[in-house]
Amino acid sequence: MSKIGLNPIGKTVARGGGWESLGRISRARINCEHSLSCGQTFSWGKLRDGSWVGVIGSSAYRLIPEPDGCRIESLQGNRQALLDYLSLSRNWEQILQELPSDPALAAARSAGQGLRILNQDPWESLASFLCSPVKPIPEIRRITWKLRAIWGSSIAGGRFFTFPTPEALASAKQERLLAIRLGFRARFLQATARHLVDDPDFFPNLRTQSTREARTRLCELPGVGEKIADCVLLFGLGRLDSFPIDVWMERLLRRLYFPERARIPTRELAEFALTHFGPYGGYAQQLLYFWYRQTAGRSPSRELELSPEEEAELGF
DNA sequence: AGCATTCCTCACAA
DNA sequence: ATTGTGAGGAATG
Repeated sequence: MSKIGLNPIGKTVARGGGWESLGRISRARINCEHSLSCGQTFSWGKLRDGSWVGVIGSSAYRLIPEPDGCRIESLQGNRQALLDYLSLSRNWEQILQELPSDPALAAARSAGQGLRILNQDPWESLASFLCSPVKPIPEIRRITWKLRAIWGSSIAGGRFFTFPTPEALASAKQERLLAIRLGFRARFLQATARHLVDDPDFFPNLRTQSTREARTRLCELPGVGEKIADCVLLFGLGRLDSFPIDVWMERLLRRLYFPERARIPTRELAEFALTHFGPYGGYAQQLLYFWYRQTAGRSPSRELELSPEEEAELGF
């Protein structure tokens, strides 16, 4: 890329809106495609050229696949923040060794090589998953990006936006939330945002609590049940011992782990998952979810492709 | 035995 | 592709 000048903090900027190069990441450390399309985040979109764009905090990043890894570019970002987000310092090999070996998980492990659980912001995870009930992934992605564009703030004066604060969503006009097709989710999202405005220590307090305790607190929020609570624990609070069960995971567990017992109650499935997969069960859940959707004919990464109009709007 | 309470499951709406 | 609610039935004390 060619340099055209210096931005206010003295870094070189590139043609095409100020994207700055931040080096590269090797394939051995993470498979970005797997990690961004396994259902844990809605903050990333795939461009036609195969690269991924997304926002972390108040910076935008672009990950451009190369044969043995990917190249990083950013708008107002820094390399370390991205590496922290990608959770590269966790010992994933060790975690894999702690997981049980059963045929389904073995298949999932080989399909999901390099998949990593990201370190996402808990509020962003919570708000995003409150948008998710009975919506397909592409639509959840579009809705959360609209939340950003309407109630977030612009990054570098461009078309990428921070995730809106609880305050911003708490004071949003219900009518505008409904206009982005949130439906019944609007009321829960806003009510939960208001809880967090009233209790700013909510997430800091959860960090010191046990997973079970934190789960109970999360389930007290309007619109948050066990599934969403588990997603926030796993994706936003790094609790690898939580195991979210949605309709896909329920089908998978029934078909692959209890093929002979059609009438096993959902509650027993959840208990089984916790004990069978153990303290890193959440990682097993992501591997299984990613693999099962693939084998069920979904293409997780294709579901996150941006439309040509969206790409144009972002300047690509 | 009858009764109150709790727990679970299912169906349905948003 | 989730939660909240209420009806109805089984288990508990």
